[in-house]
Amino acid sequence: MYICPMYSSELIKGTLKTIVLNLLKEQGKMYGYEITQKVKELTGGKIQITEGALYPTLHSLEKNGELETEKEFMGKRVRKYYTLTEQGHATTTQKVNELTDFMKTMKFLLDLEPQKGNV
Amino acid sequence: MYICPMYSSELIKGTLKTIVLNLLKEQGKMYGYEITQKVKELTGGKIQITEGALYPTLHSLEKNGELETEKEFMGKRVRKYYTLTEQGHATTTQKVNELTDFMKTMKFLLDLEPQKGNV
DNA sequence: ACAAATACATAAAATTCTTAGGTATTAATT
DNA sequence: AATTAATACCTAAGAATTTTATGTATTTGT
Repeated sequence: MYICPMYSSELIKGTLKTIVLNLLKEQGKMYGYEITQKVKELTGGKIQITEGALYPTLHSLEKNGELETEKEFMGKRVRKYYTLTEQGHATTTQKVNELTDFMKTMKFLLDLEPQKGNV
Repeated sequence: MYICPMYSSELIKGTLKTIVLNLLKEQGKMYGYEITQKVKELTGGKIQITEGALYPTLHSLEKNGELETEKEFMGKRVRKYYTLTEQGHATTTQKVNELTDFMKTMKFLLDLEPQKGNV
């Protein structure tokens, strides 16, 4: 059984949007920092989203109409909560389906001939 | 059942090296154009590796000692065959294991149940 | 003869992420 | 009480990788 401390960054590329969208669909409403912590927690630290990657992605998704925001103040500290728009829900479904399909294809590609000492 | 004609390009990002390395491990020896056709064939056209992406990747893998080449002439046309080095074999095993693990983690992330009754 | 497929290659532009900062508030530790 | 760590937002330069757009040349199919 292969154990990986953290995935090489290139693997995360291309799945960040899908991860964020799906998480928002599951949790309903989240703020940026919460997303990084939740993903880290759910994956046992194997996927750690950096803020430098997350915030531009969130802004891009909002600009594109997939997300909308509302600010909440906890004392003096502000939190910017993100929720899926109707369009965002549709996009999420599509992207999750696509990724699921892609992973099936990849599994097929990788399983063509079994690796030695690996299951 | 979701049917996808071709995956959005962002999904391929980060898996290209692994796909190429694993294919070379299975097939033993291949040339660039053959790789693009084989992947297209095996995935029913869902993954189409462009030559602009493939050749720089092959050159990079060779430069890094994962692959070695030999030229073969079919008449006047040249084919550049790539094979895994010993190091390339090790890298392939590691990368395939990592990707397999990553997909397991992604499947877990995507299969989490929504908090509210939205589907 | 011409078009399509085979087979290599590179380079500008676009995209996306990493790295490296910056600001400020709140909680925990010394 | 002072310092550090954690929370919470943000941006920008640079790196890495891919797309798009070419280019050259040979071989096959019509």
